[in-house]
Amino acid sequence: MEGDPDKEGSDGFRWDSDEEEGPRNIPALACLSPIVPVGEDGAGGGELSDGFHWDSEEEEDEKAPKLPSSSCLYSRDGVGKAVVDPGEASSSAGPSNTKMISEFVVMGFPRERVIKAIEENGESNTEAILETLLTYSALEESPPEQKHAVPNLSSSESAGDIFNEFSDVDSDLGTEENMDPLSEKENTLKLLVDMGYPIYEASIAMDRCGEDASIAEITDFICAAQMAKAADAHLAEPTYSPSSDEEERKPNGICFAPPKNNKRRFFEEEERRRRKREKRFEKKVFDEDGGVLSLPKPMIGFGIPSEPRPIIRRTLPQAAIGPPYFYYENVALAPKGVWQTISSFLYEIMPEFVDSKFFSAAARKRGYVHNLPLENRTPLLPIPPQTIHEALPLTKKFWPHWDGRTKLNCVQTCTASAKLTERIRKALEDYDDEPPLKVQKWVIDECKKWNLVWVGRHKTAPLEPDEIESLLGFPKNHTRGGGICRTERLKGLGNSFQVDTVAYHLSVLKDMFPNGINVLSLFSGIGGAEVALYRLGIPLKNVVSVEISESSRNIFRSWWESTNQKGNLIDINDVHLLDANMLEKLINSTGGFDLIIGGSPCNNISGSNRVSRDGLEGKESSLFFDYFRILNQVKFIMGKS
DNA sequence: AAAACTCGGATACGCAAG
DNA sequence: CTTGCGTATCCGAGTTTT
Repeated sequence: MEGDPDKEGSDGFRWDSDEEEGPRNIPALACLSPIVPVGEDGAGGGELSDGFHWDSEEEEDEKAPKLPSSSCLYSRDGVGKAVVDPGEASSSAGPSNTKMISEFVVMGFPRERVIKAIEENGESNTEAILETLLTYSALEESPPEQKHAVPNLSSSESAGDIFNEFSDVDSDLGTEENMDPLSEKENTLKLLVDMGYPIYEASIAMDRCGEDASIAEITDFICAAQMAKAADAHLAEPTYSPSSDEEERKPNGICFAPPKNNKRRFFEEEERRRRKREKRFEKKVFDEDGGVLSLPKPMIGFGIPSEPRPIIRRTLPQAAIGPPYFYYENVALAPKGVWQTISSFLYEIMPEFVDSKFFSAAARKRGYVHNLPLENRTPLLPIPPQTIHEALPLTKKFWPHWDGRTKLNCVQTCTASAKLTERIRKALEDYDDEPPLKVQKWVIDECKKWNLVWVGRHKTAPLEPDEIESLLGFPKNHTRGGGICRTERLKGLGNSFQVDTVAYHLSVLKDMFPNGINVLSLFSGIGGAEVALYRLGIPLKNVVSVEISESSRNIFRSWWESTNQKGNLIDINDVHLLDANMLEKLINSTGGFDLIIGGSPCNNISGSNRVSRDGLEGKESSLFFDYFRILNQVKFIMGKS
């Protein structure tokens, strides 16, 4: 079972390299600087890796005046001079962009710091601003100011895993001018960071080496860990056995289970194919260019029902391990760097990218970051129709042979105009069944673009809401009636989970929670997560659901009532209401959450958006940081008790 | 307020050629 | 292995009409 030491691969999917950055779990509920991707295995470092290098830099080129590279804490060559000056620089002349300030303030950062960070980084470099703010919190242990009460971190000695790494750090809530002098540990940490070590690695190393370890011991430890990681990087061999040093592995280590077949030839064949596949995946998921994301092909995540069994195993970082379980979703084809940022905020867990075309008759490419086990998944039954013709039998009769689609494209919130289907009809009416190739091509292009189906001779149509309901795995009429107009139905559906896909991932919870679970559901929409759990037969005890759309809340609640749920549904209309205070009350009254699930708004991330595809900092999509915040707050509060 | 309509970009992939 | 070009995809936004 022992793999070749030099090939042993726990992290087939590393996307960062030997200079990973990515501290996490900082008491302030804020964490860390996102990973700085650099060259692979030290070899590809080259010119690309000089200096700070992630996507924000490219943005600067276009949108912002050039900023000095020192604006970034973790520069590669400049080796992490903390540019943050924790002193009291008076900042009366704040940036003009008050909107930006308030956005950061809403995220929980103190106003003064926001202003300072903006001054340091320039208004347009939001990534760097965020990083600076997080670094303030990391290095100064002053948690972002909460609008309401926040758990008292000074008692974090007893906190759960999430804060253990910094557990001896006192924090003085909200009083910036009243900062305690740095403790010895903090000083050491700061020193290591100044020396250029990633804060995350430094803090882990300090924990491992013990209280009174010397700097030399700690740096030795970090070097050893980095070498181990470099060795891992050579992996490409699927053989991996969990071993005693498992903890030392890259936290996001994911590996392939060893093949069981003993026949040499088959084994070798399998091996070759696997290596190839793995290499491709490894190389491409996040490349050194600052998060260019390339998705696994086929996009089957860590396994789909039609495969005999998942071929992937992974080890999660300690801090990511539940309770609670968490599950975060968003569109797979996000702009550069987005998934990398998401992942770096969520314990560097590799997103599971899945196209729901493997679960239904319609595509839906999504990434899921979660800490659920991967073994023993079971699909929702009955297996839904897998082709357009099975899903929409009435279309078969009119489907021209030259339209070769068997799967629909992604269901979106917008739908084709009647004008378009009219143009299509007219274009086809001039011919019999065999229009010229040019016309065929145009029609098919439009059909694909707008997900049209054939409902009559020469007649195409967009999907009806009830058809979308079943494609997405919802019960018929889930979104119908009760005062919900068609537009709202389509919008709610377009923004939803594909239930079968999510249920497949969540199915592992069934045996763990035979008596039901408590769910914190963020950005619930029309209740895809709950429908999935319900259809899996997992009783819902308490569901706290946050959803801003009134229509969606109504849809969800009427489903809840019509399915005679035994548990309690608490719905909240704004995620910002869910502060530490409220969470603590909810946790006390429910006994804690078993699952925190949600997909934050994608509209600033989705490829369909031509107007405001601003990435994670977009107006709506930045709510991801609330998912992150709430996850950490819940972990903290639950860890306390 | 809901429906209808117009607008049209970032990203990645496959392929051929250097 | 890299570069350039054509192609396919996409949980949308903004404005006008009903």
